[in-house]
Amino acid sequence: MGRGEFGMEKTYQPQGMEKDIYERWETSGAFAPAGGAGKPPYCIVMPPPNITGQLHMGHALDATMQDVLIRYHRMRGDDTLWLPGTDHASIATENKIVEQMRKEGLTKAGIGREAFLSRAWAWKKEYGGQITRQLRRMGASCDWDRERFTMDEGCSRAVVEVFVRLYEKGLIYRGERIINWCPACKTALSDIEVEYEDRNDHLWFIRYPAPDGGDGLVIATTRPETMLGDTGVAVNPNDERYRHLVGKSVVLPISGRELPVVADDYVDPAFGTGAVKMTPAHDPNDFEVALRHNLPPLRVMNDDGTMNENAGAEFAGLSAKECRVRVLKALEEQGLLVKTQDYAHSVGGCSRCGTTVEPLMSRQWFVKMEPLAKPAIAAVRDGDTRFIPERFSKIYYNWMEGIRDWCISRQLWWGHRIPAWYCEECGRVIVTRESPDTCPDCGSARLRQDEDVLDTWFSSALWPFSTLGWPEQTPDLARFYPTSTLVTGYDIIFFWVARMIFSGIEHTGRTPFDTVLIHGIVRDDQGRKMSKSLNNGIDPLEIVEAYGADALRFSLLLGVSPGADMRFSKEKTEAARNFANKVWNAARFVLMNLGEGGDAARPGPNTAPEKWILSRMNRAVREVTAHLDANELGLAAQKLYDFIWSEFCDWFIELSKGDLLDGAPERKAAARAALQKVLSALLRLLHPFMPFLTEAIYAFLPGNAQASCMLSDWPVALEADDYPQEERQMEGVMEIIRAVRALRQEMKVQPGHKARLLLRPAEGWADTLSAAEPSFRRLASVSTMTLLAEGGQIEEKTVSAVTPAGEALIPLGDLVDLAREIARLSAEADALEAEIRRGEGKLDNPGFLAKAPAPLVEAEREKLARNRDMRAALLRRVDDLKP
RNA sequence: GGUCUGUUGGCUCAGUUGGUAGAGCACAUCGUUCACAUCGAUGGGGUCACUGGUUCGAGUCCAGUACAGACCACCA
Repeated sequence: MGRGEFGMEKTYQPQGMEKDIYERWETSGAFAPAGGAGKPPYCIVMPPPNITGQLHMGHALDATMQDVLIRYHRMRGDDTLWLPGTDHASIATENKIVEQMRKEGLTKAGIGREAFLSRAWAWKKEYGGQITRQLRRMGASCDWDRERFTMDEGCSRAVVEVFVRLYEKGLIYRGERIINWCPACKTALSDIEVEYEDRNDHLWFIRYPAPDGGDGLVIATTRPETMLGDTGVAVNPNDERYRHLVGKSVVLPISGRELPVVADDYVDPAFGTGAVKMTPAHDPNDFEVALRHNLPPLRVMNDDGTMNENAGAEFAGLSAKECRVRVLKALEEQGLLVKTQDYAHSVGGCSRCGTTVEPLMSRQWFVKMEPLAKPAIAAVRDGDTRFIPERFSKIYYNWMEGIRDWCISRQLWWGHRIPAWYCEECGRVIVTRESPDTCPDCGSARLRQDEDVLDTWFSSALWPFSTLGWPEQTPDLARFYPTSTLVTGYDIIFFWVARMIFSGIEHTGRTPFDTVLIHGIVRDDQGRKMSKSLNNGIDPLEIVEAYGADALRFSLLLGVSPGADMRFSKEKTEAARNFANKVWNAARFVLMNLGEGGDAARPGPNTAPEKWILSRMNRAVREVTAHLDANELGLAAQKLYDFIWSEFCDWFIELSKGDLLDGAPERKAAARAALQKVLSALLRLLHPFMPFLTEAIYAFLPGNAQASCMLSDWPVALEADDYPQEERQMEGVMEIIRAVRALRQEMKVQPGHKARLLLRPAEGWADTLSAAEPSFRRLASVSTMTLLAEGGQIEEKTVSAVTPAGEALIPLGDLVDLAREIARLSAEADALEAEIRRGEGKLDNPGFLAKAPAPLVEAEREKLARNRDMRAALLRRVDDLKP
């Protein structure tokens, strides 16, 4: 074993080599697109992780899937770019910094905007690189020279450009609308940043008397405190109960304000009392109704969620919760609280901090969605962008079709500041690419820029083209846009994917990617979502430390199915680690057996096992390639796992040992050649999935010291290496081997004992079985093999098994329990009998003969004939054994 | 209220043009010889939730039912 000292440890030790390998890749510049005019481009832009964050399992899955696709396409020779970057994550980062400051006793207002922003940039500098370092640990082969940040100069320019263009087209406007307001973050939120949760609450019935002291009517509400902002009451126009009140007024308790009663279809007579208080400044539906009936909005709440003066002196300054208690108490005292009823409904919370969101009227910037949504829907419908799995396009349509205008202004500091200025003299709004010096209307220099920043998703929406240089017509943009595949989770289809699609179409005229590959959420081993509150998160880096990056990658990949959630478990990772070790050791075996420097002359395969493994390899190449082309990464991984472990290791390596250890030189050379050929191909196939392991092994292959597996060619299946006949032959031989092993085990034959094997070949199998003698010796613990002639009798006591390739008999003398053997063989025959009846049933069915494909019918016939032969053989054996 | 997904061996899950069910883990028995005990061999274990339908043939297609889950919309 001359190569025993060539550096391969007995077990694979990823910890030692991953860093070195990654550094070599990165410094070699091989992550960059290789160029080549004739090569098709393949590009993925990475969903940018937030700079607030640590890498979590979701990122790990996302990055692994992308890396598999990228490495695969790179090996195929495509001009491949994986463009990485990070997201400034406006509100999330700002909250973190505020929290950090709070610990130091500082506040935003205290230090001011500029100081705050410099802290934010310092944060970015410190933590922004953390996650990209972690991605490197995962083996992500992105082009770090092209790394971008949503707030870098280029991306910021794209944001301003888009804002100005949309404003000039009338697709961005500023207006007073009901928006979702987070009293804790003190900013507006978009509709999808609100998460609804069911809560057990109450429905309060409150009497609004008539001005003359009459009964008036009773309304039902879940939010009594907002009644202080009521400016009307609505009933259904067809509701007889209230017809007499429409056009009249009722008195708002506590304040004494008179409220007009209006009739509107919005009101459901069957709910509550059929009368609804109208609070236009604090409820989106009321706001709409109020518009129709000219009811003025009245804000009774401050931005921090406390009541303001409009609520009345006695309530001003109270929190909404306190105010509710006081209002109810007052109503009760006045005898106007008619009843209280339990009521379950859902309440919106801020997706960032969980605080209950207040819908309130506020002046904000909006994107007009309808004109943008239309072509974006068409693009998916026309197949310009394809969702995998397909069903997510329906979710996308539903959302896009019902979409409302997008509130994009945020009362935050960390983000892209809105490029709008207000003239303090004449009030003119100026939206422009460059900071203006004077007002174009009145010439005043007293201009004030809008204080607000944009929703963080506004810049994310531009990511596929802003990162490639847009609005400049850069070579990268021309080469790689539209990008090829977007890999992301279903949880951000609305936040991100949909917005990228309409933005891409609007600003570049093209949908930003051909394919959206959707994956699910990585859950814990009990199927729960990983979350901070449950503290069940698993840190991918810890897994990398313990098991290696490849094991983590492979465990995430094995069994991923597009769009489906998956569980993460240590057991799965261990299985993947074991697989890595298996590959390592298989390689070690092959390499130890290759002559020094490899074989100059590579004899072709000539034994059945050699042809068999090459043919099986070909199948694996075709299947893995097809799965990858179909974005079925889980199936590709599974195929590799099975081929490498169950075929190459379990069978071929074992079969090759005979020739390697004591074969003639030319036999030895052929075995080595086959081993090397298969190893080389499987390493390349496996590389996208387990890049470190395969790269480490690849360097040990003869002549490969300077070569890189990452840059090697993707294997191609050559028809010359298809050996269907040898595949069938080997399958027959393998079945006999399995049968002999089973017999031995059942008969409790001593493991060390080599048994004689008598074979009665099935028709046409004599030569194959004869040639397979070395295989039987090695894998079935056979001492000598004898082929029995037709009708040849055996005098000895034997146990036997019948397989499609023939009958295997093992003389075991007194070990044989005749009665048991007869029982066993009879049971086998009965099982076959059932099979035979099924085959006959099928072949007797005229419909099957007429309509099933001919090859299938033929296969069924052959199977039936074989089963009949086998059953006959079994029955003969039983007869022989009977005294 | 609407839409979607899942229900396959003890557990976790694959199963892509419909052709007699697979893996990993777990379990049982055996195995320390020269790739690997992070291993090998052998074995047990499934009416593919239920009911109908289409078909020569259904885990796979259609309809319905039950249970579980997700998303969207929310009538105060």
